[in-house]
Amino acid sequence: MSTILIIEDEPELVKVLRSYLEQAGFNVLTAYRGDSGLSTWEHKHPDLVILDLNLPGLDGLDVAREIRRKGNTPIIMLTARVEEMDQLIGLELGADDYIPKPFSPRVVLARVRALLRRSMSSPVASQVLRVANLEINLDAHTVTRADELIDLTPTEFNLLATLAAQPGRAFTRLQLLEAGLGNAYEGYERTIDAHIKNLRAKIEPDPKKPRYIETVFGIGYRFHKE
Amino acid sequence: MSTILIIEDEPELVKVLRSYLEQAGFNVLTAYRGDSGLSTWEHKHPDLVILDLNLPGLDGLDVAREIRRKGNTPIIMLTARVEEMDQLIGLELGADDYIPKPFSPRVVLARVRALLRRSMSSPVASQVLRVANLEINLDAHTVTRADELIDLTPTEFNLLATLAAQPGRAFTRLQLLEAGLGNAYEGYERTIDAHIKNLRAKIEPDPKKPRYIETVFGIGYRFHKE
DNA sequence: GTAATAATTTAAAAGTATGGTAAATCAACA
DNA sequence: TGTTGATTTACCATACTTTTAAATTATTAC
Repeated sequence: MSTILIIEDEPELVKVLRSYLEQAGFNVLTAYRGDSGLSTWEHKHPDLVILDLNLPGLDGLDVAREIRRKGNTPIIMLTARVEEMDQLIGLELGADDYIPKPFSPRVVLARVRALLRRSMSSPVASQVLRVANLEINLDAHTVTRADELIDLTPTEFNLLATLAAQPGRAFTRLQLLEAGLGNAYEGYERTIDAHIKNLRAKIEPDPKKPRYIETVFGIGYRFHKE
Repeated sequence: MSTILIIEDEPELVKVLRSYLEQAGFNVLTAYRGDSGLSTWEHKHPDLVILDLNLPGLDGLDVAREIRRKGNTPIIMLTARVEEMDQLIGLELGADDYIPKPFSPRVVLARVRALLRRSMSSPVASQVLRVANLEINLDAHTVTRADELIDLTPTEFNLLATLAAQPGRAFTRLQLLEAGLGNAYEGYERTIDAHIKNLRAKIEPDPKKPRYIETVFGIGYRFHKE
């Protein structure tokens, strides 16, 4: 089931849209401010965003830009008038569709479905972990920090993916051996230490003072949470 | 500059749309019947199709299905009424957007731009991939570097197209066997290595130090990003 | 503060994956 | 059917990764 985030400050409108979308079987998240909407987007990874242009906190344009910079969630932009919409389209700001107010909820639903169908069928329906400023793409087997591709060995990648999938959770070396290397019950636990060291050298700004991969003395390691 | 094919039997409407789109800098092709529209599509490879639902010759639904079967050109469907549109959307017939009549040409232009922007940035929609200074034409099955035509075998071409469609993404040999050769789960993974070697010999300035096709040790290969 | 224990670093050995050469097989076409 | 070019396979040298072990440094608990 798809999740849709509505970022809109008019409560009455949100109410109508929400009920219409939920009726149609969607999961609905809401935010009434641009900044909080962006934060919700970052934490919940909705499948689509319905975004009002005029928002308190952070302007809709800026929210759209930020979402585009960090990801490619489809965006439907709600605009006050048709003329406004035309201007926006000139701006190339990256929303995927525009709906001028006033609109019927049915139109919104139709566009949502059309957009989702397209983005779902796209080949890059990727499983992406975003933690700290790291982006870990499980399909593409890539890790990027600030758009820089970081080269990891298969083992390093597996370890990072395991740890980052559950930030804050401590893993024992045995668990990491199993999850990351697939060979529990054999081999030397300290092997993990060596890999962690190499990983840190590649992803930590200062490997001597790790920020992402923390040591849990007597247990193992964990990925830093928030 | 993008080319747009309008398949619509009402001459007055075509006239208005054409002038509006041409004003906006698009190339416009037209057809007044479903069957001739389809044939135009096949020969001219437009970047987007605006398609009326009710057409003489061949119904708009069938035209859309046929275009979807043979390609993935974005389609905007024009429908007589809002209710009709809602029904259609339920049909999942594969149009990318729907506009109910009556509509303002401005709305059409806005949707055309929105759709084109998306399909341009999407890796599969475009028939021509441009990465680095390579140009990969999926229709013509040709690859050129700095206007030099490079001769590739079918397998080499498929591999290159697969890799280049998503720069930065790592593909396993199995994925490449499937995507590029169409025969997963049989045959020897190392076959890919041989093809990659041959490919590199043809497209890399210095095959010993590949710039385009990078190896991802332990995984497979990826096309260089940026 | 010190002893005991754990983590990190280093370096080298052991293990795997890849690249290049070349030969065998296969497919298309005259 | 013979010829050509494409594809697949085999093999070995090389490059890269993983594991191990030992030395060093840090942390904990008394």
